[in-house]
Amino acid sequence: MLTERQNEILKLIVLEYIKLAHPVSSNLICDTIHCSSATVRSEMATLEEMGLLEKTHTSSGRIPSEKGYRYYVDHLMKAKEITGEDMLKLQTVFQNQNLALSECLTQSLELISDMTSYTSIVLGKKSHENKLKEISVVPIKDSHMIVIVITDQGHVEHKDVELPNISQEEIKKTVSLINDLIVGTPIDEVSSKLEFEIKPIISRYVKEHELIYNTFYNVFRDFTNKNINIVGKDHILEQPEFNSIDKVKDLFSKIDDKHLVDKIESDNQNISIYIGKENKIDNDVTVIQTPYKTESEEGTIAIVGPKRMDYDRVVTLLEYIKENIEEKKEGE
Amino acid sequence: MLTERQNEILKLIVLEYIKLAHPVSSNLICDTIHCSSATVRSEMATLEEMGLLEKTHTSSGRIPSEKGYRYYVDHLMKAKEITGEDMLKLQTVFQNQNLALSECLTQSLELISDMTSYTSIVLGKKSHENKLKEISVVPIKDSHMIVIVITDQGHVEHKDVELPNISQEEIKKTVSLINDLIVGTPIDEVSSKLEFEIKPIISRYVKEHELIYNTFYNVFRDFTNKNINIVGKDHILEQPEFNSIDKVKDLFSKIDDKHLVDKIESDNQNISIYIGKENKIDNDVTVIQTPYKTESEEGTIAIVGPKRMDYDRVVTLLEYIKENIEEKKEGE
DNA sequence: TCCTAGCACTACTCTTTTTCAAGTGCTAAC
DNA sequence: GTTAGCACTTGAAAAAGAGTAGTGCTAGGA
Repeated sequence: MLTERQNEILKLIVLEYIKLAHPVSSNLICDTIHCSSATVRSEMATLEEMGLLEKTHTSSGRIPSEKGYRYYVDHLMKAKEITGEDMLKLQTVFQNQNLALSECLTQSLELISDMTSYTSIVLGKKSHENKLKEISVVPIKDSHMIVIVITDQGHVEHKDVELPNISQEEIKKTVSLINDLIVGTPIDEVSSKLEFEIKPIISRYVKEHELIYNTFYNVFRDFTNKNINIVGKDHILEQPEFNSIDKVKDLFSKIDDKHLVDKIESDNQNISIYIGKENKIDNDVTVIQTPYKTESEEGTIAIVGPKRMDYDRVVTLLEYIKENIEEKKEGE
Repeated sequence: MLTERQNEILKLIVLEYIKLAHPVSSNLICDTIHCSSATVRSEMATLEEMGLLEKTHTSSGRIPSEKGYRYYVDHLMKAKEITGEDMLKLQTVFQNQNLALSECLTQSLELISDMTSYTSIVLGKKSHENKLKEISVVPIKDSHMIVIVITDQGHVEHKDVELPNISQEEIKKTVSLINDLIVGTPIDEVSSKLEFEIKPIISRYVKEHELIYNTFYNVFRDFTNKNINIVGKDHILEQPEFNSIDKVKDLFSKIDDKHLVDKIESDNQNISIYIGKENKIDNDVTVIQTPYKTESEEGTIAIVGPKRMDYDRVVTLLEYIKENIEEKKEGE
């Protein structure tokens, strides 16, 4: 366990380094601590021995180690109120009644990215609570038509399909079958229901059932997929720790990685913080993330920034967003 | 007018510089020209005097000036066949019958961006030939509902709206009015028709007409907007001319500029090439662009890369894409 | 026992110097 | 007109030097 003063010093170093991105010297903080720089130095040395601080070279100031950040986050950071300025900006998004929920989410994260210069990632997934409300097919020209799928939570998706040499009649039959038999089914169960309830029927009554079945199967398969939204990636260029093209390229490619989805699975219901090696994206970043869940959608919001990240602010912002997103639907 | 040999030398320098990104020395090309380096040097000197070549410093090799590139493009470049490899990759996209046209376009440009490491921009606009086919409103919960707009060319857009304290009855009235009166109208004239034909009627028969009218007005206003799609921006990081964070940041911000749309208006019906100062985006890039037009959409495709760009290849690729995009619809 | 002033020492950053090689321009001869 | 030869220029990379921010350690004082 650390002494009161050691806590204080560690905290100051973390905060100062977050602000200035330069190693913190004993001189800089001895005033605040009310003792001499020599005293601070010896405390720093013990903190370094414990693995909470690091030096960039023998005679440099100290920077927090990953363990140091972790200690800060676990013991020294306390919940803060969101600042008036931050709140004001976000409110304009949440109070806009015309905005759909997903729009709200994207826009507020865009704001956060702009405000903090970190990158935001929204991993969304249609909730299990989305049930199929209606599908309709609009013929456009020749064999070209559009399938529109609507869920009871208000998700709409449409897809262009080509169904050459198939009569409108056959398609209508299938559509009304689907509307009669699987409306009300949770959206991620539709595919299997389609297979076991619709396929047998149309294969008896509908010509070219193979083609028609496959088409609808594809439409629903795409619908249930997870979607991922990356916002403010370019702000990485503003972070001093990513001051070389190669580092930027490397991080960009990690963020655009197809498997990014798997790398930000949340393991609990609250905000979690993954510092450096603790996260699966990149050793040089910190990921702060939280799951969210609304009536129509659930997913994860993640903020990616340098380890020298403004932990307090990001946590407060995420809390604020999570709260507002989850309340919005109920509110109206 | 240049001599045959001067043409040859200029061409070699352009091609060599495009390939290697290093100033080209007299030694490098004297073999191909079948004369001594000294001869080449004196030719280079005259080409420089004419403003077609430049030096980065007194004793460096030559690089093409903007005028040099321009001369190359106008006089030395000849139409090439698309290479088998390039074509093979693109074919997989165009031959996928399930892909909608806009999907096709995006995917093929993604391919091109990956293949060339340049950035692609698609500026699309719903064509005048898009006529309103049908709108429908799906109520979701309480005051939350979804408006779906479909054109006869198969464009679908949907929008979440909140219409608090309005009866379904009133909304249905408005929708059927719209469907009766303005179906068949070109999509970009819908807004004005809405104002002059629908507004007067609903203001007499519908309660809360103000709110309802505004809602639909917004839906259509957003529908007619141009849309812009930027693909492969990150490849800029691979270009040696953008080897500093500041340069990248600068170009990124120019590409993400809200007014980018206005900067790539095409002035003729074919492929045009804007080198350096000739384009409105950035003095250090070249923009190769072409308008395209299909039944349902028209717009511009632009490729943005360093001035040291593989002109031949990009032109061939763009030609191939334009052709295939414009043919695709008719084909099936 | 804890704190602090003082001082030697270290390693980074910034600037200057040196070295090296790649290329040019010019000249004189073919 | 072409070319070999050579002096000259310049940048890029390595080496050397000056300056400085900051440390660790020691010894004396509360």
